Amino acid sequence: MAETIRITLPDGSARDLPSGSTVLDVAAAIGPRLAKDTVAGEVDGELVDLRTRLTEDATLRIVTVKDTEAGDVIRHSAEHVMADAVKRLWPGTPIDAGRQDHSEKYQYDFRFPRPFKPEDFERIETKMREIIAEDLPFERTEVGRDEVRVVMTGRGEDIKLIRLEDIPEGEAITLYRHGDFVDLCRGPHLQRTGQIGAVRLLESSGAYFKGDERNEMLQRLYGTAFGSKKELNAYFERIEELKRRDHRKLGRELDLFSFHSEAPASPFFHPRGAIVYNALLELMREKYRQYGYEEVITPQIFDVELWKRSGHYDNYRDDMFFADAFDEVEDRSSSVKPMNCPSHCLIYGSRAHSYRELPRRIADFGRLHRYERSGVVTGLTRVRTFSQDDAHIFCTPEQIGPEIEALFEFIFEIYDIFGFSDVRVFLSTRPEKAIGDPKVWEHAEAVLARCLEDRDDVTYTVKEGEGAFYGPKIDFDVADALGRAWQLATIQLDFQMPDRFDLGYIDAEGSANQPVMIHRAILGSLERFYGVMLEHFAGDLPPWLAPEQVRVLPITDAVMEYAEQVVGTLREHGLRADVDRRSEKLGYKIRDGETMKVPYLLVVGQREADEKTVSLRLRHRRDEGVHSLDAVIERVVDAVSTRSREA
RNA sequence: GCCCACGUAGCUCAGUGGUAGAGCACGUCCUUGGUAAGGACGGGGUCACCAGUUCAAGUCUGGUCGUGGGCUCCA
Repeated sequence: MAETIRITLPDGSARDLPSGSTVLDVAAAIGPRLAKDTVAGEVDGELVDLRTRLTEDATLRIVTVKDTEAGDVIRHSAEHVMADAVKRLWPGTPIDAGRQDHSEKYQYDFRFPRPFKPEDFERIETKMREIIAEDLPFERTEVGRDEVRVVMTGRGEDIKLIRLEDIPEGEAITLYRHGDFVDLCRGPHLQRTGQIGAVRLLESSGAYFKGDERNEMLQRLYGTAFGSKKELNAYFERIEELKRRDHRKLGRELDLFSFHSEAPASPFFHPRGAIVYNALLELMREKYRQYGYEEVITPQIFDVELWKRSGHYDNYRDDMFFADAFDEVEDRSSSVKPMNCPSHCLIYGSRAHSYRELPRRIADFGRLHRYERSGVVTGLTRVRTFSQDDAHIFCTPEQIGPEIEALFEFIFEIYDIFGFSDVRVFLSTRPEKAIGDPKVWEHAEAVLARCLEDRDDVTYTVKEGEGAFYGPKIDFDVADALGRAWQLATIQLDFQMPDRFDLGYIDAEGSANQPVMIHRAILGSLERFYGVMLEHFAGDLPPWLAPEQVRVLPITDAVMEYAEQVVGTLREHGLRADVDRRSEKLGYKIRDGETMKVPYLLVVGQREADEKTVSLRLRHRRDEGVHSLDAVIERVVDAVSTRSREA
């Protein structure tokens, strides 16, 4: 071990410190103000406790209360403060453990004789604020197993003793302490409780110990915390905004789709909703012509043998629907397709192929059914019936690189149309229940990694063991207008399926070869994309997607005839337009047009009828004034045909 | 699938054991108006479903289904 180590900071500067210095020591060496605000460190890209001792050269970023990453540390510490508050209010309450979820909330489980009630929340919050005001330092101690046992036994924390047994031998065990409160915890934690700026309890629920119903029921408290009151308020505003944009709410309000218990987790797209769905399909079909794809239509119901052959039956039969006639129910011999790949293998294998015709890009919008577990379905983002913009590319090994290259172009072109500019890329490798030779897997992973390395504009993260059972994949996570990440596109390399379906092609030398199969989708599930897109646009769909592009609002019934003429002309130009024929005041009709998020409202009164003009009003904007109908049509047709995001 | 909560009119919701309510939406009529809600009247509910407790259940209990939040999962 070196006596001094070199710590490189984000600005490129370096500092030499004694080996064994902590993150906090580094901060202190830079300045006292920084040290005061330090909540954690990021060592070589990994978030660590500020008490972590550095023993090797490393790059370090000091995380302060002002950084967004500080939130997790603040909430983790608030979790301990909440547990402390409960123990102070109800001494002797045994604690289980806390955890963070993925939405800026933390939770902690207790053995408590009854559910926590709203009145309890206030008392607990007040107590938490007292503990924060005490500004107690968090102390981290690395301890031996026996020591933990003594401490927790002494404190009557018998649940903790069970948790202790679950920690694998050889793993470092740490205790975090503030005031009288002690928890078995990995960290990281703040310096002092006073660094927690604002806390709020959110809800409570029962929860079985370790999530197993055979175990005892504990009581769980949920809360959130931030560095400041301002950030806490921003959190609640964000929650409100999420509710406002919720695609389930928008789908109902805009009359796009509904759900019915007769077909749980299966969307019914209404006329307006179907227009949007079909506009997405039209987009993909147009691009398919450009990128050389061939669309096919395949069956819904298949002999189960097909899935045994493809490997899906072994891996996923619990998630499949079966479709047997009543007298065959015992056999479960027919199944509804959960995916398209085997169909495409059958089509490819229906005749001999020459290397000259590869790659073949087979596309399919076929309806898929997957028996998603009841607890996992949500709105359009996780459904039991959906279609994908699915395609399988059959190509030679040499063509993998160029094909993936082209896919990157395709994917970014599509995302650009929607304004999805923040895209994160992941490489997922061999999972546990993989089929096929590990050597082939290694090769496939290497091929994908090379494609990723070759692109200057893409950085990626490896997800170990997250690949499909037949091959590794590249996934694309897209951030929507609120910065939430959604997995949409996927590119999956598959050497197994061509083998299982005996697919082949004749190469230039006249000998038989096996093609490689690339599974890919860009929007992913149309349904999920639909939901994500609705929330991304907050329901304000761009003109090319809007179910009703133009609405004509006659001011009085006297100009109804002119209004009908205008709509007729708009429709002749291929636009989706209608007249608001109700005998309501203009203000009412405008309000309704705005509420239904129609991009263009055309107000027509006697003046317009006399001059053959229209008064244009854009969604969420002021009156744009009077224009000739031709000028407005040109403007709308242009926005639609270019798929502009602006009206 | 597991945990918790919820399910009353098309929507948002009120109604804690004693004859089902409001606003919006919808219909009819009056009003014919110039850039975000004109007025009057009216129709509409097996209170998710099935059992149970009770003289009496939207209300209490159990079960089923569905939905929401979270967990696990997502070929």
